[in-house]
Amino acid sequence: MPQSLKSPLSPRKTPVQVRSVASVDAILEATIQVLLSVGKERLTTTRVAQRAGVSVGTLYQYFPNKSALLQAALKRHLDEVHNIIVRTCREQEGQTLAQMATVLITAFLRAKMKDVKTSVALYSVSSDVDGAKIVQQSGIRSNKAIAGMLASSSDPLTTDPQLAASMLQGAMVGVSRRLLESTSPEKQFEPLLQELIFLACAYLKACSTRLSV
Amino acid sequence: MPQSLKSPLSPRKTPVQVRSVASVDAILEATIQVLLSVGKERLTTTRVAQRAGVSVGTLYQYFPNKSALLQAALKRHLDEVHNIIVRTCREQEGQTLAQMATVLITAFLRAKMKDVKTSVALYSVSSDVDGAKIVQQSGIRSNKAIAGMLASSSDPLTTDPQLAASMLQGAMVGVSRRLLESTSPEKQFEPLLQELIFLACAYLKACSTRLSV
DNA sequence: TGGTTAGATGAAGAAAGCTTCAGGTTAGGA
DNA sequence: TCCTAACCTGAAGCTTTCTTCATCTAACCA
Repeated sequence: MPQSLKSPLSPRKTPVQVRSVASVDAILEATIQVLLSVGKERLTTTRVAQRAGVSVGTLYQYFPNKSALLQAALKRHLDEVHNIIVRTCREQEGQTLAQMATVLITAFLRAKMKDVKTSVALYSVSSDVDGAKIVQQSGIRSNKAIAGMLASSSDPLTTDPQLAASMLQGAMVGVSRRLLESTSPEKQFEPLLQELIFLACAYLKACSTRLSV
Repeated sequence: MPQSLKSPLSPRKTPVQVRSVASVDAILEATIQVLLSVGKERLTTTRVAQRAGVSVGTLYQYFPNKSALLQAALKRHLDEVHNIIVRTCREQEGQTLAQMATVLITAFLRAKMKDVKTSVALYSVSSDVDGAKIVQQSGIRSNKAIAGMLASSSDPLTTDPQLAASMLQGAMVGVSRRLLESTSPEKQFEPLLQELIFLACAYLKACSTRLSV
């Protein structure tokens, strides 16, 4: 009974040895690299494997197909950004709304700017059917974190925290996308950052004085 | 000299007769339809032609390749939205900032909601290399229109109109994307619309009182 | 009505990429 | 040291889709 424990339809392995973990990581990195250099249209599994320094076969040992590969790369990036948001939100609990907005927006835009090209490259993945779902779920999780932070503020907030969080997210994501896709993100960064903070503060202030006097 | 005037490398025709105009239109419509039903990944030129009720050959008579077809469909949609923005901006010249924000945002979100699925379907096209450029250019044109409107306001605006316009656009696009990709856009529409207007008004008001007292 | 151009057709060539699998290599435990 | 399982390899099958072009039809004009 040699191949006893193998289930008939589980062709994809989970890395257990060190080298295989390294392979998976290299493949994911290479995916971004290829996305950057030739774009999603001309990204092929062979090319990714080449760039990763492994063979196609190895790639297919860990990713069932091309789509799953792209999704994994996207998920990885979004998780990083999400973690930054969560960490930032935790640190700001109990603060003023203005303080929250300033720190959150700064952290978010910085994270996106850290590797502009990666973010931009992944936009093409995020627009596919499955990619959109991943983005959406990540957005929902972040929304909860932001709403939780807002609710903990020392200022009174007369608006539904989730709604307010949606507004902040919408503005952040919208402006950051404008920034990333502009011709010179570096030059536009500071003014847009400052103005976005200004916008958020104005909004949150209005939120906290909406019904109270 | 039968084929005298034909330049050697101009295989694509421009519609001159009525039926061909109809064909081009049907093809463009069909492109959206196919995008909707099977997604960009499985969109094929043959499928589009079928849906349009013409043959593939006809399609290739007006679009040099698949990419150009998708771009044309995207451009068409963005132009519609842009025209709405421009028209709205013209109509609001000289008004108060709050009035401008209310009308502009309402018009924009309504336009996007008019056919939610089309907008969403085109996101996948807008993320391709060439699609991004088209989106960017459309955004720049809209930015000018909005900035012009803001500059004409009866209220004082102590902020660079283009910067303020970028903020509004960022927030509008960001929130609308959240809306369109949410699980039930119809239900979220009203609250998000109202809150977005509230945000914009708060921001613009702050802009007009920033340096003056 | 006849000639000329615009428009339409769709089978088939050609290219390209995804994915598999049979066989070789490496690592780690007994 | 030896054996087994994990891991890696990459040529090639298979499918899919883009795009062309030789041919046919419809519209317009003299």
